[in-house]
Amino acid sequence: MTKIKNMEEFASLSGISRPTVSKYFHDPDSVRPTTRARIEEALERFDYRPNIYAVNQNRKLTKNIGIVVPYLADPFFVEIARYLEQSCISAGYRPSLFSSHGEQKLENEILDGLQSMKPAGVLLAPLGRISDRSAIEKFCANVPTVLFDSNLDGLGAAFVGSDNFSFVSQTVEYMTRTGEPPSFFEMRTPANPNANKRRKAYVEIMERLGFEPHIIKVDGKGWAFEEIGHKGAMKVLAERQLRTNSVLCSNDRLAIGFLAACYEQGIRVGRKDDCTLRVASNDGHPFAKFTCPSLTTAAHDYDNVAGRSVETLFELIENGGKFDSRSETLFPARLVLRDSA
Amino acid sequence: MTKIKNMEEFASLSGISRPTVSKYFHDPDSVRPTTRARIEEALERFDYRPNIYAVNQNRKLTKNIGIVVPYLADPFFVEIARYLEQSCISAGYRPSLFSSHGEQKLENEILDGLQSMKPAGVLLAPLGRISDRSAIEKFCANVPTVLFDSNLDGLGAAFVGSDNFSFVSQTVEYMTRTGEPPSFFEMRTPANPNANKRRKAYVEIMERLGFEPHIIKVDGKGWAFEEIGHKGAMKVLAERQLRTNSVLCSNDRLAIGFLAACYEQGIRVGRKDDCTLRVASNDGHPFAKFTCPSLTTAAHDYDNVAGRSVETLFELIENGGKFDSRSETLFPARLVLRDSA
DNA sequence: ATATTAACTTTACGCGCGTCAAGATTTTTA
DNA sequence: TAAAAATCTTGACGCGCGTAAAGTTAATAT
Repeated sequence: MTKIKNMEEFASLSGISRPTVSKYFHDPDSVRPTTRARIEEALERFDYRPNIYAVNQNRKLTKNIGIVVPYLADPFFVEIARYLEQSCISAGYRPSLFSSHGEQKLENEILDGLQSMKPAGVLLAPLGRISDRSAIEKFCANVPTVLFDSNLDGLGAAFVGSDNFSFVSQTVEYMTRTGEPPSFFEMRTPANPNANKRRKAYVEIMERLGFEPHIIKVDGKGWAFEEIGHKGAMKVLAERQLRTNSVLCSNDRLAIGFLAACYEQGIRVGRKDDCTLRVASNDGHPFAKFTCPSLTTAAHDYDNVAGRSVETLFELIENGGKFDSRSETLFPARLVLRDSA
Repeated sequence: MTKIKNMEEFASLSGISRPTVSKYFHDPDSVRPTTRARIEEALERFDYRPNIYAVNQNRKLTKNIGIVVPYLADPFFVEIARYLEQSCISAGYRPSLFSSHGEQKLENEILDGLQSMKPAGVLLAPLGRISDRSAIEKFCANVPTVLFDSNLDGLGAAFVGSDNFSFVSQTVEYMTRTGEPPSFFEMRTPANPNANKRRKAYVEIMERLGFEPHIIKVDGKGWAFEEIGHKGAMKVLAERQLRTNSVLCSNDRLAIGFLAACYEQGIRVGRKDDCTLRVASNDGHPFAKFTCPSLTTAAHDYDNVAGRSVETLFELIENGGKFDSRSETLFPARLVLRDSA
């Protein structure tokens, strides 16, 4: 098996002209079945593939797709990313995964590097509050971008995410119906815009149900939500800030910290008779099944959010990178009942 | 601010010849300070950067570095990956992160795609037992590769990882000294070669200490370790397979499942008087702090493993992609005492 | 000041592939 | 079976940049 230098050499070895071979690699169906067979036969005998750099050099757009998430240490984003990657590959694209790791500087650098990759499109889950809005705006002007998970008003050609109202309405309604109305446990300055929408939804639903909203804000910044939830919960429990036996955490990672604190304080969480507290949450974190007790949570519709995101991006790409109007697609949550509430 | 097409145009705008500008981008220190200043001045006025595809087309090797991990949903690998990425960027490389998601097919595809990227080097944490050894061997013959975390005998130019013996000796010794000798809880067919080394270390240390090793193997395949640990623990607890009040889990993710099962069964875990079981583990998983109870574990020396991995890769690259002999660097674990044992 | 060296400019070629035009060949249609 | 259509081959140019050679200018050494 000889090493093949370039398409010229491969073409002559396969007995097909180079322009036709080039055409084949661009779209195997664009050549006659017989010639396709001859090329693929040669492809099996020799180990050749086009130089991706030469291929992409002249193309206005490549077959690359960028996937950017704010924080890969959160398994939620890994799940989504995995699905997105797979979908891109199936559609013949080359996905590249990036994590902003919670830092604005990194998010900007990633977008910067992405631009020079001339990607066909980008799936971006922005950091949110701490995103550099103008940087993202500039990026979106140059690259077909679909935002997901976290919406930034007006940015990107479209947004696909979850309906935060649906999360909170289900959890609050459930907790209230089967027990007492929950307090809302969240970070004082949430990194993610979804958090704000969840708080607003909580207030609205509580009022609608005739209860007084009770929001507990805990300090802490960054993306170490478990730690923040844990510390905050220790304080909340010590100072007896809870008004009822119910708590709704803004997200699962906070809840993981909250439950750890409860355990340490000897507070039994759940709906059994010997329990003094019920804790529910939002997101459907992969680990929520293994907390103690297992966590009742309103789960993202992962599959639909991820699926619709890529679909939208593909439409966007086929549409030349522009939509007439910016669409926002929201999927409702699925309430997962476990032991914690 | 005009859009600049190519280096030619940028060169004339900056008043420097194109070859010199090219030299500058290759290494800013290779040009005279005065010309460097003029170029960088122009760089601020105009928004130009070399076309990465044209740049890489002729280069035998690019400035790309591939980082491949077996399973990104495990925050352990995310932590490492983050460190590796940062180190590569600091050294002027462009890292690309890939996850095999526990699948051999994907690992092969990733390596396949990586080859056509002509990377300067690759940091590979292989799947382990289910890796396609011949595929990786072939890959390593073409690309300078440093293996980390999971060793495959003889593959790659070097290996950097953790000393599994050190993990288990510390946990077993600690548990035995402060209580009863532990049983060893693991998967029947572990995906990762580290698991086998840990089992062997357990047997050796137990015998050295004069105790009879007791290994509990639980069924389950894939990378859903928490689920497997949970199911396995339920069975173990129901059938009272434990001989002492001590369990050492092969890794933290199994332990997370084990602790969840204990909680459900009402078994109090820890070293307090009212506890009937002690559970320890290995890895230093980021979530180990938030299990109930918090998990005593022998932690990877993340920083050193990651740091040494990139250092080794850089040496390898500077050395032309080949080492005289394959080195294996192992870092000892750090015992983290928490509440579970 | 002159010789030496370092850095720069100009000119030009090559990389591997996309793509176009013109002509030859094959396949399809009537 | 001939004409029309589709596909192929041949030949050639261009993309943006790396890089080499030869000559020029600037910095450093003597």
